[in-house]
Amino acid sequence: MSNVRVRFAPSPTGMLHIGGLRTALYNYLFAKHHGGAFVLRIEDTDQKRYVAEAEEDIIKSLNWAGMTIDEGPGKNGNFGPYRQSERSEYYQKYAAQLIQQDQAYYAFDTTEEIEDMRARLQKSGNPSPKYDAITRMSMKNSLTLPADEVNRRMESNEDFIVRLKVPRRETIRFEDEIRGFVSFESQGLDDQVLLKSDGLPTYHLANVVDDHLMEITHVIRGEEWLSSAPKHILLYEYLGWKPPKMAHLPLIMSPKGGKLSKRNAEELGIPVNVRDYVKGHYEPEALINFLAFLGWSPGDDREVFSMDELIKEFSLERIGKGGAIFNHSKLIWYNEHFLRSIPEDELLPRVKLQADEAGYAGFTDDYLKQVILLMKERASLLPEFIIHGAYFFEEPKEYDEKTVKKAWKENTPELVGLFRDQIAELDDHNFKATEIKQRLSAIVEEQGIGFGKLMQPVRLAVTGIGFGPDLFETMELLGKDKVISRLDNAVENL
RNA sequence: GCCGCGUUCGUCUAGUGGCCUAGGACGCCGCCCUUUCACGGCGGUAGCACGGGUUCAAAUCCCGUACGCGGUACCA
Repeated sequence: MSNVRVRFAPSPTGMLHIGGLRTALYNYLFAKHHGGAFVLRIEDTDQKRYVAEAEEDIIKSLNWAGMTIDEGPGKNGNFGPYRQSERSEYYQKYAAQLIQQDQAYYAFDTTEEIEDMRARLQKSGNPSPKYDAITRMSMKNSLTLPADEVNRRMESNEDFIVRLKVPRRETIRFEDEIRGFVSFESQGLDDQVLLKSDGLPTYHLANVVDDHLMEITHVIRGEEWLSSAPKHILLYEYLGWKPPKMAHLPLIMSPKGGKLSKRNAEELGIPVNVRDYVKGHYEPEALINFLAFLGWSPGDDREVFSMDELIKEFSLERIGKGGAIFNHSKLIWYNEHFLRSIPEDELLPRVKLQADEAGYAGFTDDYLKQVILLMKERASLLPEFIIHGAYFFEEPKEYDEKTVKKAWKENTPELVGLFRDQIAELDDHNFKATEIKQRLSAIVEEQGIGFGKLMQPVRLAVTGIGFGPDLFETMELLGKDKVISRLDNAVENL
């Protein structure tokens, strides 16, 4: 396939959503797989819901995730401008053409009048009243009003909209790349608004005009668009254009049911905005890999892919049809996986930043690197190096209750004291894991007790909690002074 | 309600009529490793929504039912 061009066309009504990122990803993978172009188009035709910061957030999020756009706002290709608010002339032009062809018309009805019509029809037994081939003839529009009145209304700047003249009975059939042939009866469609009274186009018109003008070959979008696809097909037909291939992606669902929305996701502690994943220090590769597998699979048992591998393997045919529930724990698994594959040197600056933010200053790179080495197998998310390893940076502020109960017995202070005195005799340069362990073992043997009887209390005293990396390595890294003082503190306070 | 789309372990999925007594991964459980926790290794748990066809043979094809989801705006 050559000259593939796809677009990601978000509406800047808020921060980029995780579902939007997946749509972008599938578009990106498809484009790159075919050596085609990935276009970003900003669909800012809804003035009421417009959010100024959204566009920047979208671009930043895409970049963070490793997707670079080939064309878009700030990256002009030959098909700009890439914001729909800057393309008004095109929509006006093609709306006018449709009117001239008698495939669209002006309408002057107020919202109340339309509501009245619906209410009236509903009362008389029509369960789903529409502004359609039948009802349009009893409304105020350029099909029912005399020409001079239409002109008068337009000239006196009265509000008007342009509606698509949907045929009364026609079967609209098209082939979806994921679902196969889908067909709709035009009876079920209403006379879609094409141009709103503010002069801006609705999604349907803008989308069709732009996809054509931008020479988009494949429209890959969420399943929520499937029902409006027939309207788009009609528009392509009337405008005399060949429709692009269409692929409607299965939706990402909430574990609670329904499509994953801001509300039902946040209730479950699932971050919804890409920005939240950035702030939460997720690895972009993990999110991408996870998202790619939400609705797609390579067909074999491989699970971990880089972006390049995804590009190589991706195909529309391998996308599933059913909605996929967002599985947070699998994402975490991916994150752990990628986190562990990052070399210490690369992790260092990032962990350092985390330490700084937590107010842990004055630690050398060498020290930090040791912490990373010790903590790496234990962290799921980057911030956990610091959160779960706080004792590498400060004295334990408190002691974990459960562990205290389990490990700190009556004779413990005495044992810990014994251990303290033993290691106090070690020179600074001899304060090594093996040496420390030897001392502890000696006491355990001498006292005839289990290893854990002493090790657990020491761990508790030094770290405040009952789990963590090798205790002796930890103590070596902490250094003699800190260890001794923590041991003393614990004996005194527990 | 109407229109459309879906439905394989709890979850993501493999499966395109015989290779399926349905494979992998996450989760969960157990064992091993480790005198902690994790990592790692090994093993276990659990699924073709239901009912009819078609066929020598159906998770796979057809019809129906149920359930889920989407749409039904001068929002995208």
